[in-house]
Amino acid sequence: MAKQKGELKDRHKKILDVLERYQNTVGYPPSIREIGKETGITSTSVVNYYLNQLEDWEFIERDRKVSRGLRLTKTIKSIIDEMIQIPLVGMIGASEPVPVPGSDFNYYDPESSIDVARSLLPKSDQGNQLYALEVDGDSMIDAMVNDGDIVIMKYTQEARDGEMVAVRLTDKEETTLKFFYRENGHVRLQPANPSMEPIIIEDPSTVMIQGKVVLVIRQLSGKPV
Amino acid sequence: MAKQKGELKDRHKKILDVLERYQNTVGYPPSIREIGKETGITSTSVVNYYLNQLEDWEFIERDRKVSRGLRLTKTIKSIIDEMIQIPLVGMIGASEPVPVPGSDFNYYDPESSIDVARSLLPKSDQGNQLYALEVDGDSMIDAMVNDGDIVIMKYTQEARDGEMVAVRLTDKEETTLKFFYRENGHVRLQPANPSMEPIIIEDPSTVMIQGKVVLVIRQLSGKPV
DNA sequence: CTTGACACAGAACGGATGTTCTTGTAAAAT
DNA sequence: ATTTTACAAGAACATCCGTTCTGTGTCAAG
Repeated sequence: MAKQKGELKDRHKKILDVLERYQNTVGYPPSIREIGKETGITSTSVVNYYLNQLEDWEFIERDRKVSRGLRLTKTIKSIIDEMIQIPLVGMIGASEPVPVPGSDFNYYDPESSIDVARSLLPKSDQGNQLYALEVDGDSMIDAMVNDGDIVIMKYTQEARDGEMVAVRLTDKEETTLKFFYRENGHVRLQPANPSMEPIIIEDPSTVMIQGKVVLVIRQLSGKPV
Repeated sequence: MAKQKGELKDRHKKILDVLERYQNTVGYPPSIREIGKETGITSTSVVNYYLNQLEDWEFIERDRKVSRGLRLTKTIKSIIDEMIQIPLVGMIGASEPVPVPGSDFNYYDPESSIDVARSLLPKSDQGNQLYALEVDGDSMIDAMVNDGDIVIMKYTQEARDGEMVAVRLTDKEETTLKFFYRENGHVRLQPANPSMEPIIIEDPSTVMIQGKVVLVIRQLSGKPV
């Protein structure tokens, strides 16, 4: 879902982006040197190097010895269309507050981003208010979220009953993920783990909602559980 | 509707066809030499010669000095999609029978063909059963069809009431265009010109339907009426 | 008949473009 | 410490490819 085999790095993405933009705007594929100019790579051999990798991974097809003889694999082209890229802006843990992305982030600029299929997200959440956080530590286990998980958040300061939100309890200096319910004057924070007891907050003003959890991603790359 | 400025000849069409096919199948535009190979033109300068014309007429756009730097004009691309090419297989007159096209005609092979916008044809008639005839002589004036007009025919041997068909009266050795009606045992052939009297054929077996008229095209190129 | 426009072919030129080779750096592995 | 691997840059090379020039043949106009 997120990263690809052999790590799809920033330059690979830039190149794929250039390929698609060039084809759609100019009408024919770019040359190696033009790709270099667009992506900031000064050497033709380096562009060639990445193109070879992209070809190995079947992101593109190349006709060797042919000028501009390269094209996006159809499936990849559609995958790109179906993908939404979400910037990974930082960590979330028990103690630190939740970081919020700057309004101006470049599509390919962030040092790291998460690719998510649009179909995984509710349509109403597909705006650009999304950002991703990596979970640091075990403090979220009662929310069924492990250390290392990625949570996709939507920025909001309000929550409807039943939504999972990142809340900060100002009097406890603590940030957690909980299901949110507002009940006759107080707030109930319900852990995702049903075996755990809810927390009742008598004073709603001590509850700061820092975002709504849209998706949780756990990448199991063969590492022990 | 039919021909373009400066006469869009066979080679122009072939080249446009190659351009579109190449882009859709290979994924990038062809080179001049590849166009030559596809179209049977042996000289690069000749291909260049036609490409320049197509550029003048705004059928394509070219980026000079750039390999494969050519593309179909968007509008033209859509025009091609919206066009149907109908082979002009011969003449129709009073005396001769109506020629019928061979089943195998090549898209660009016929020495002449008529371009017709799909929107002008009923959807049900857009199959490949269509062919065009040029009207020879004044024998069709009672069908409001002049000498030199082009009639688009759909091959059929049966007709429904009210359709305009090409009929051959076997006992008169005569081919005409008439509206066709079948009425209690006999056939009524109604001229398009309302001031003319219908022809009643008592013996339907003498009426041979040779095709149904789908469209009549009259090209007024400034010549006197 | 001559002329000129047009269609066509072939060759030669030069710039554009993909490929490859050498060199270098830094991090990871041994 | 040494080797290996991944990444990067630049230059040199070999084609690919568009352009242009010369020449030929046809056909209609003058």
